[in-house]
Amino acid sequence: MSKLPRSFYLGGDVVAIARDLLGKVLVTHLDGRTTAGVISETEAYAGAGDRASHAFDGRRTRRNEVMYAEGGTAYVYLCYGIHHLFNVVTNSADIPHAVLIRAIHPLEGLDLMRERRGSGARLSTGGPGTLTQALGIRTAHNGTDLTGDAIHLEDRSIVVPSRAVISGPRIGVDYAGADALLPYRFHFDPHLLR
DNA sequence: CAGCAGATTGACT
DNA sequence: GTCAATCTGCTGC
Repeated sequence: MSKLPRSFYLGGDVVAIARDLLGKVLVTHLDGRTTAGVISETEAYAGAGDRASHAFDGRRTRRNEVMYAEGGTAYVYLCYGIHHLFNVVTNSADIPHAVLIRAIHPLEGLDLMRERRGSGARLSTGGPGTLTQALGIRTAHNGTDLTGDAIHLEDRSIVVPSRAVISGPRIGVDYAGADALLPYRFHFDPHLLR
């Protein structure tokens, strides 16, 4: 198991990076406690030319400012006023590419994940808002350096075969016109991991 | 400054 | 299937 280096995040093809993130392991190390899961669903957001992106047409606000940071930075924002969504910023500084992590398969710290999700709740990490809750990721972590310890990604040599990868249009971006149809979403059935 | 819609989820009819 | 929860940013008065 090795932490993904800065160079992984600096590539120019955010769609290819979104595909490559399938099978990588997202790890959080918060308050001395560790939780981790295999990334099983991602979406690419391709910068200023992408109508579905917060950074479309060069938009720059307090919320999305960190999208313009160098690749390997966490972009965490609040969706619908409730859900914390976690993105991996990619490419060089000032190019606002990002990959939204939409689902993980739990690997480590399952009890803590259940605790964070709340008593009575069955452990679910199959949505962009539920996985951040399980991993303890909040808007306070916006701007976190992903080559550091608190939040990072690892390559544990989990291979997701091409034939297992399903690509298709992104979820919930109907407002984006033709860009809503781009096949920028990638996922696979985590069941294949067992 | 009011109104509205959004990269969503879970509870309820 | 419907709907509330409730923060950010955009549009229009």
